[in-house]
Amino acid sequence: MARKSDSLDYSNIFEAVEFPDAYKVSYLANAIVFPTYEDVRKDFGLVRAEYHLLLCLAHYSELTAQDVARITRRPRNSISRAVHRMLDLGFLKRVPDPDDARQAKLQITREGKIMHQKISAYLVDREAEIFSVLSDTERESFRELIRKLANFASTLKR
Amino acid sequence: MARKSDSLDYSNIFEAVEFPDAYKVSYLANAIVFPTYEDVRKDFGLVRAEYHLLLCLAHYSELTAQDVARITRRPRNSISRAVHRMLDLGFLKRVPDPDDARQAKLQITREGKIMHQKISAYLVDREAEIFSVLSDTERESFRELIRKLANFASTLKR
DNA sequence: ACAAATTTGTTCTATATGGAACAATAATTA
DNA sequence: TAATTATTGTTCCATATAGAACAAATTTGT
Repeated sequence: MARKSDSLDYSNIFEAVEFPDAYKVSYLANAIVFPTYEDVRKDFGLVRAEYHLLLCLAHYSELTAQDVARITRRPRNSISRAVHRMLDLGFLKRVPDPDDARQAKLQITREGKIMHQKISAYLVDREAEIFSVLSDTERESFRELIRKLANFASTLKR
Repeated sequence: MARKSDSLDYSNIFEAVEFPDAYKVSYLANAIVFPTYEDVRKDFGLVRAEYHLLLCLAHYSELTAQDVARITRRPRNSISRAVHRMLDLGFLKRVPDPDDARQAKLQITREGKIMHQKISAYLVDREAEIFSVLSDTERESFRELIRKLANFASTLKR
């Protein structure tokens, strides 16, 4: 028998909704980004903030917890919690800042780098899968446009 | 004094990361979509699943809870919870399906429509703000590309 | 120099969220 | 028809998450 999920075209809402572009960005995030965090949690045992720490510190050699919060736009307490777990797991090291006793500099360890590479490889594959529907020129266009949008978003107050 | 947040260019990570396009989609979602849900919650008192119910039923006259879960890619229990609250709030009505005792058809009420219009107006403004950085032709390109991506995402298994 | 304001990192708390299991019903298969 | 399988909506439970408040350190402004 034909199931309802076969007969009803659920993607009609994409065009019907009053804010179609924002809705689709949201949908794409819900369909792809969030499940990706979930996969990372299941496969690697790291929650979003923990993975964000690896990501940031793989590309900046030294950051404070606050830096990471700003880069990823996540609340400081989430990062704080994640820092402790990542220290325990041996993926990060922390050295107090001699010039400012409030903060500490974070660095990624060798083990952290290895974990980062594993997760990155997974996400690179995932990215390729997602964007496989676009042609090369479309992909290039999208790259330009999403760059503009992301850069703009990064200027917005929190 | 120059604050660190002024001196450090946090957007460098956009180009450094191994999966730059997926990362920026994720960033855009984190920077814009998620705070939007939060605004809707604060300003209108509805959580994501509740607002999703209004959205779906404003555009499809009759849906089951399962339909809404499929359209929005959210777990059924979240929708179930939301349905009860929306019934209490008078934004939805529910009639048992005479042909299938397992399910019930949901409809939006007049009050629900009014609430939907208020939220939509807010989100339309938000969309305009987000995409104001793009020119008209860029906006049109982005519309095409995100449509392709969202349609593709809608075909992915859950 | 001193008071006020800001910043960092933290803990506490409340809540939104999703997975798992479940009963009731319907559909499929033998 | 009988038995197995699938589907719907629900409750229970565990957890990720964000807001608020806080102490300590630093910076700002008078």
